[in-house]
Amino acid sequence: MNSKEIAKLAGVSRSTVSKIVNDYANVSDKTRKEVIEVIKKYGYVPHASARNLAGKFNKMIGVFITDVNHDSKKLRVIESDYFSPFTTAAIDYADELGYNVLVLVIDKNREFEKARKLLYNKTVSGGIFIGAENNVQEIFKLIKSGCKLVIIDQEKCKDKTLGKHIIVNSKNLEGAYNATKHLIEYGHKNIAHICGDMNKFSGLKRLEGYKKAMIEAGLPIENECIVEGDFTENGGYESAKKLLKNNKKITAIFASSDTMAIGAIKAIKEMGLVIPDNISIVGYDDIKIASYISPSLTTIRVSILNMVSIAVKSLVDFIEKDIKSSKYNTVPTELIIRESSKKII
Amino acid sequence: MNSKEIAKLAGVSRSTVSKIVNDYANVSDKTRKEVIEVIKKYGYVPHASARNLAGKFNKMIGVFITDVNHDSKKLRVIESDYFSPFTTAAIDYADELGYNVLVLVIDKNREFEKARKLLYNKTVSGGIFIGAENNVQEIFKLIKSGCKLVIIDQEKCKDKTLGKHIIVNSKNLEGAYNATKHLIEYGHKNIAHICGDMNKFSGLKRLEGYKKAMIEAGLPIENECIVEGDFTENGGYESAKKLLKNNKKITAIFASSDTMAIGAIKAIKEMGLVIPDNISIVGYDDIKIASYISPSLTTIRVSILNMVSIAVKSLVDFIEKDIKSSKYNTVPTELIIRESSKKII
DNA sequence: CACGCGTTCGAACACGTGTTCATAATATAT
DNA sequence: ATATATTATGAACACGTGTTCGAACGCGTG
Repeated sequence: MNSKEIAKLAGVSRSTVSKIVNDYANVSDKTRKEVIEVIKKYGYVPHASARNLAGKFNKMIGVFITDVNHDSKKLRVIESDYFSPFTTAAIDYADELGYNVLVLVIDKNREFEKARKLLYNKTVSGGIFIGAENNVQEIFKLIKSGCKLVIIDQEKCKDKTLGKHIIVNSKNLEGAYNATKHLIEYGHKNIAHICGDMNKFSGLKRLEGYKKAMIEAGLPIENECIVEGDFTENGGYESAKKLLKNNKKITAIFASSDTMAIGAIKAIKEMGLVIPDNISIVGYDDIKIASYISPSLTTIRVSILNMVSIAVKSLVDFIEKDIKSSKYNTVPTELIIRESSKKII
Repeated sequence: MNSKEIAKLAGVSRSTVSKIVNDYANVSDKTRKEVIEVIKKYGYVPHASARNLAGKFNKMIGVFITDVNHDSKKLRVIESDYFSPFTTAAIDYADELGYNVLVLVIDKNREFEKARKLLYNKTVSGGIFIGAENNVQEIFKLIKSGCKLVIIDQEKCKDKTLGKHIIVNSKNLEGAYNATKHLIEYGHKNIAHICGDMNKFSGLKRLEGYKKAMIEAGLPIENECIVEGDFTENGGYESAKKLLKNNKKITAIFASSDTMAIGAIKAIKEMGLVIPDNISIVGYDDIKIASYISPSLTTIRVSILNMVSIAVKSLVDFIEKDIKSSKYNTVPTELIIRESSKKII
């Protein structure tokens, strides 16, 4: 069933059908009604590709998730805590604006190349990259070649020759600062930090936030109190073991992600210590499990809804109306106090 | 950049470019190499819509999730436990076969109509429906009109006039039977059941499994021991309260989903009872939180990986090679024993 | 040289739509 | 009755590709 057949069946011309489908003027109410009747009767829907080809851009955006720790033979587990709400929210907001979402996971086995293809072959009219620290250079190339992109959690680019793009960040430094400050206000002095990947923007900024709070409070920043846990549960586990084995004075840990905090909790329990009586712990992200785990986790909530809403809306603006220049947005964080942190008496 | 320009730049004809892009014979190695060089240099990627329009079907499938309990203003929380691994796995498997995935969430606000459009306008070449009990009739219409679809957790259709389609189920009855039997083997006699939506296939089958195990063990099936909890956390919470208020003898509960079990656990704790000392509880699904919650939840694991793998592979077969007749698959379940169930002494 | 074969060309059509435009038919106002 | 505005037509072109086919080209072989 195509517009030609509909035109024939309705006894009008193809251009009239087109006008009706695309809501144009210069069609009498009578004709409009009659044609719509036929369209409904035969369940006619304009062919998406033909439409796209004929000039109308695709109402489809890509959500590109980089998942470095993913082994394609097993189902993602911890990683999906971030992925899931983000993607779900993106689908929701995109839908509100009449857009569809194509989700692509990029990992070691699935190369970045696929994202490029989807953008170049116009399957999607734009895309949102999340967790793409390792592909920044590739993304910049895409931007330079005119792709309409949003990057989540990425440092502002100083290169003025880079084309128009959109960046959405959460206030990583501020969040980490508040997490550490919370522990300081609870009377802790020996506060360790399990940090994330140092080649990731968020990992770096959160470390900075930790340091800032420590310095402000006049507390020493000791190298042996900072361990890198690469944002995985196992990384958190190993880091906590290392920290507590070497340093008996530690009374609190700030982990750069809830996932690592959960690993750390496991390690701490195994070592016979009690949370929060012996050790307080604060995470980051407020993933779902944070409130279900025992003890429930004090953490920094990143408003994914907020970030995604901004990301999708700006992207659609970019696609439909273009933007004058690059945009840089930040969204605030919030300290969520639960059972895993406790005042030192 | 299109094939015409590439042809010009490489000094060949457009048909030669096409042959190379589509891996056809009758092209000398020399020409092939030279043209590929130019293609790479200019980053040419054939326009997806043009290609699709010219006959080649789209390598894109839709994953349609029905989420009845979703309020579009808030982020899905509990619901995404099922959604997330399913979608992630679908993306993985589809990717392995060279397919992209378009995810659509259907709820009260987002009508089924959108799925129909995506199928009819050929945005996707086929689709997988999950949790679509309320839209079965609509789905059947799609199948009758020639759409290539997979339905997850849906009763086999007896209507022979229905077109070719694929159904993938987990063994709901068997799983529920094993869950109940597990409690019986642990010495429980007063076993209550919090069941899911009765208009959902899985809800019905799991209730049947519960009944079968009870009957087999010679235990009475009492109406006041069966409460409907509509698959939500709150439903589980309310159901448990109702059950335990009315019936003091109950020592075990089998909930038709982990989500409801989690709600029930909350209710039980609030009533001052201890799990598993006073009450044993078994869930269904083995969602991620089941192993993190305290006490960790005994449950029936549904191998989503397995189901999705079958769903995606059969769908791609259906799209590319067609199938002779409808297919009906079932995948086994597995009892995962954790802390929430205990032997009666 | 003649022949055959693999290679390449170039033109043409198809896919289904959007868009434009001169023209024609019809309705409305003067 | 005439002028004007509205509505509809049908043809034409564009979008970028796949596909097909007769013709031509270049090469080596007999």
